[in-house]
Amino acid sequence: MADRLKVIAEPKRLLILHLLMEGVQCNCELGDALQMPANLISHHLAKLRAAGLVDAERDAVDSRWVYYSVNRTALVELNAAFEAFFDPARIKPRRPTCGPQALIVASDVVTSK
Amino acid sequence: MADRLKVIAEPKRLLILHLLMEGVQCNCELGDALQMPANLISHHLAKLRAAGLVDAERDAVDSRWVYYSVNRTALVELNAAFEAFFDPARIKPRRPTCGPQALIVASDVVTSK
DNA sequence: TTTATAATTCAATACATGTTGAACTATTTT
DNA sequence: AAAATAGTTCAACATGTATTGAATTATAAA
Repeated sequence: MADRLKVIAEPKRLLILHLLMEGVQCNCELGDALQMPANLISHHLAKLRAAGLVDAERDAVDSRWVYYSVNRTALVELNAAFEAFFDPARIKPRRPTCGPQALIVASDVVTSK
Repeated sequence: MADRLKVIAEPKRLLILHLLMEGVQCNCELGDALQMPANLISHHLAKLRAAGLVDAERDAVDSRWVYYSVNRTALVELNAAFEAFFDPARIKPRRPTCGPQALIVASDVVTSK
């Protein structure tokens, strides 16, 4: 979970992901939009690909060009995992096991209040 | 968005958040559970508090003790923001503006296909 | 009043990683 | 065959931040 979050917790990568969702695709276009050198885009795209969030596909006519796209399945899975972990309903009430509160609770048990 | 994600993208902080959701509360208890020194726990808790995800409250009887808890409102808001940004429905179809594909699309427009 | 406790703050270090520039690969064009 | 293009890979550097240990604060107990 932390690994996946780290990948998307980087500002530039978030922007790249955003642009990919908007339909932007190739390295050069991302570079123009984000004012970043191509090699840096490559670096971030590699991380996004390693995380399975982004797919790459070469052009059928001119294979020098690579088109990137967001992996919809991975995004769905990410959403599910995030929602499961950060679900507010998971918050349990206080369970004092140390400090003065723990003693009070313990005495309640003893006196059967 | 990236700032908030960075805070929760740290493994130890994720664990702390998890334990807080389970009802664990004070620094010492977290330290025992995670095998970490108290000052490090403090450091991570400070980041979580700065992000508004965690609240702190001193014991009424013995104010040396501090009880931490997850801010439910912040968690709800975080969930909403995450879902909005990473919503798979946001993924738009390809919009080729460079590369051979762009030329093909352009010629389609010209020939009114 | 002295000692112990819970927690924080501070300075220094270690480590991870984003950034930079150059070299490199593969393909297409001239 | 040579030059150009899209993209990647590599090594060095810069930066942020988690970690460590010691010092500090504030309160409670002896």
